[in-house]
Amino acid sequence: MTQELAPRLDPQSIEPARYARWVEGGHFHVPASAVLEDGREPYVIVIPPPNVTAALHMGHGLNNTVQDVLIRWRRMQGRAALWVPGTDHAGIATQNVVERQLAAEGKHRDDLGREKFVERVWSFVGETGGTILKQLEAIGASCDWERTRFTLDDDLRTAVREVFVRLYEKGLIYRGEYIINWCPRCLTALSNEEAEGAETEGRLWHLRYPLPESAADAARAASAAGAEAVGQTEHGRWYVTVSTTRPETMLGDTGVAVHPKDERYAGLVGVEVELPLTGRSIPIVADDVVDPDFGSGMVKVTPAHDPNDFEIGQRAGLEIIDVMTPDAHMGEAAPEAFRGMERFAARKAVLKALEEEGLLGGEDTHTHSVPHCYRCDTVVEPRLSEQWFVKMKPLAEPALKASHDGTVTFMPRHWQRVYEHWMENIRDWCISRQLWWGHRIPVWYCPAEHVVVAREDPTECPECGSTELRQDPDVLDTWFSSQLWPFSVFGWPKQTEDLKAFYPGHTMVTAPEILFFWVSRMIMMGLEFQGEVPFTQVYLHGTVRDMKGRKMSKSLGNGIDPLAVVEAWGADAMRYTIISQCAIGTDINLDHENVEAAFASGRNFANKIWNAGRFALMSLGDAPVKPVREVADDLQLEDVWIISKLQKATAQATQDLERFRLHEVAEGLYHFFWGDVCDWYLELVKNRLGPDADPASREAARSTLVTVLDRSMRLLHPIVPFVTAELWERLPAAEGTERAEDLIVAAWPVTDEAFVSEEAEGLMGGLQQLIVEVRRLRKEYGVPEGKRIGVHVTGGSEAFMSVVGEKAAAFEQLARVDRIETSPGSGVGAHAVIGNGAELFVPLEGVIDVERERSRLTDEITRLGQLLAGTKKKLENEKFVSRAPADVVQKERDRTLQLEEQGSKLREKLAALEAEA
RNA sequence: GGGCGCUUAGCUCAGCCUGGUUAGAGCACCUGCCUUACAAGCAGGGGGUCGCUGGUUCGAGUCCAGCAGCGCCCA
Repeated sequence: MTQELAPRLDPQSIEPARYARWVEGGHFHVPASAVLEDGREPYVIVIPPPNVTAALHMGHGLNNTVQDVLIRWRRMQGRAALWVPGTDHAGIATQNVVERQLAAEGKHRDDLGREKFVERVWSFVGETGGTILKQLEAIGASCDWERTRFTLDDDLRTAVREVFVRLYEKGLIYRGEYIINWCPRCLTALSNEEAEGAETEGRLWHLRYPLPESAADAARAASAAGAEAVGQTEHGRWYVTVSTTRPETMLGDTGVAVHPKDERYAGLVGVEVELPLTGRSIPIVADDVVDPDFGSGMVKVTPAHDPNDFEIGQRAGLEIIDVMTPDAHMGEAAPEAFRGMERFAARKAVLKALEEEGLLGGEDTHTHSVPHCYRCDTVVEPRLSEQWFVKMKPLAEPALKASHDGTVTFMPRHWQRVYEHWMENIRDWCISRQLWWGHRIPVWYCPAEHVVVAREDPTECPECGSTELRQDPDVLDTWFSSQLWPFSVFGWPKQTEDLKAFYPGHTMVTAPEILFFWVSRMIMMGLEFQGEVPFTQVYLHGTVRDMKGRKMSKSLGNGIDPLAVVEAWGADAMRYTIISQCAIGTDINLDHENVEAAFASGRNFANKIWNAGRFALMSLGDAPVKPVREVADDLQLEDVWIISKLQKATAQATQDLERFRLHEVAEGLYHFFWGDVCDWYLELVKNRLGPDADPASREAARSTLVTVLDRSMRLLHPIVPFVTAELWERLPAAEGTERAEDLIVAAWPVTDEAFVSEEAEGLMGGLQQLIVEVRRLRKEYGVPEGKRIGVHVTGGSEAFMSVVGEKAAAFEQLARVDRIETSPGSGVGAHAVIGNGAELFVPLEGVIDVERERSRLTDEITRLGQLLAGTKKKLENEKFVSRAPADVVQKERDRTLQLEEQGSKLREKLAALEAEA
């Protein structure tokens, strides 16, 4: 006898043990030989590597559950399904964490020096790093843990160097002095993607730069020509007005620019204006990028502090004056009065000084996007700096083509355009970071400033032979290494067996905000170095938010800890809840204030599965179970019906998985299992499983039940792996069927059209309607739950009437009826007519309220009448009949007949009722 | 400024790609049940002029255009 199961699912008692068994069984591991020798078709996902210091949050929960669902499904389909896990060294984030630790000890990284500091980071990573990977186990992630990689592993270092050197040799990596995004707190350059714009209600200040006396005539003429920027002080001094959101940068202005075709200012080009507060004079220059229609059409030019200005400066040959220090204080090049001031203090001071000189022309409110460091949220300072860059355009071209020609597809599809837009407007990528934690740039300089770029650390300068080499102090952007992930995890640049077997991969599952950070770059790198895209499907899921639609975050305190959810209700509950909300392109909202309610649907469903299994195990007994084909002749309507429904559920789930419609997979299986299997099938077969049942019928029911549960567990397994595996293992297998070692490697069900029976579905549907109708009438007239009543069913088709007769026992139990008669009843009672025309009469003498019955029937007749009017209107429309497809017209005709029959029968009932009254 | 998306039940969202069932789900709500798998359950119920206006079509929640409101991305 099967060991007794608890009436309530206790996830903690099954999940960790089951997970351990999967690992021990080697079910997550896929060797290259599975593909290269056994010839299995691979299915590969590389994890978007989380930060090594990260702790699992709901976003990871979603991301990894999705990946696990896909991997488990493909594994069951027999693919060599490989999911490669690992972490990213997260340069800035990790360095920040360790720096904060040091600060708490009153130390700075400079106190330790580079070597000691890096050692300290390694030891920190060694202690706490990779926690997130352990946490993934709790949610059931079936990663190949034998392949765990870290972006700073030796092999991956080799890959990074190889890529750097090759790109450099190809002229795609260069060093240069340009305006970059600088984080004054992290003290490093950032890429454009790492400087996140935040819409800010700021100010636009108007600054006045006096013109020399000699330009007075030109100024007057310009003013007369409508030059808005030109004005005159109360002392009669002419000036030009420029506008800025960052007044402190004016100290570094080296020019003022207008559009060359802007005739208003034509006479002023070449004139030197006085730059207030500095004692310097700067020229007015003409440049195409100036928008004559924006503001006054005249702009200040600060080449050292603004990318556009830098370019204007380059073209016009303007001087470059950097007035700030790396930590965004005013520096040596700033006038003494401001030197040492923090940038925002300097802003105030500059405005005050200008005001005092009568050179502040007012201010407007101005909403604009202010870039912030994506790691520490400090306002980013555009700053002139010498850095290493990747020339992106040549790399983007094939990546763009791969999207155009459909080699790579995006889900949801609209992200394709976002990707293409980014590729089309790609800008060079600043890859050097002024950090200590990361991949050191493989570039050395000798005293003669010869540049050595090498795969192996060089010992002497190949040009001059100097042995006094110093390596570039900077490290590479973390994303420079993560972009290689889809092939570096397989040992590239060595042409390994793994690489042969598992590259290219198939699906990248990530969040849209990561699209540029790595999806795009992975595609570029894959094409550049392997000649093939790293994956062909990019599935972008939504963001996990709270009920107010806010992104979950530590600072808002609105996060939900996935591990707490797992602890309380199990990984299955968490997974189902998330997946059932994972509709394409939509965010997932979870109530952090009522976590139990947020995950109730998953918890309830997992428990439902558990109990259905529990019931089956208790009812099936230990006797051998025959395969369905051996009991084919004894199958009853509900058996044929549920097997038919199973075929459809299988087809639907498979199709939905193929299309990443995960929420539909979850919803579809939920309804099949809870609705069809539990609410109807199990209830219908209860009688047949008992000791008093007819043996042939019992065997048919047992076979069907085992088959249906077996397939259901398989279908549900990718979403709720634990409870399904636990039950499946205990479930008896039909005699002579081969059984996999564990559900995780059991075959994914395949639809067999031969088992689809529209006839059974139709008859069963009628029976269901009849039962629901009886229940409804009972409630309507307040018949107590315990009271058995008699019913009369008449007027159905011959086939249906015989089903009613055969299924009397089940009918009686489900509708709490003690007699079913197929002759018309008489007396006072309630009437109904179901869709297939069968009539139901429930004698309710003494209970029935005639008035109520009359109005109930009238309402129903009205409702049917409205529907009938709709179908008739269509059929009377000649154009509908002639132009709509024949099957649609036929369907409408059938429906009309059905509604007419239903309606007329009900009208008869009503008439009879009124005659009696 | 450019681009994209959203608006369907009290709440959160499916359904739209590919036009044709009586527009669905979860949660919440109301009523009755501890019916021997499950009260994390069972049974029944209420609740929607599918943002607005127009167009295409035999037919529009679904396709197109405009408008309004909300949100996101890029400059």
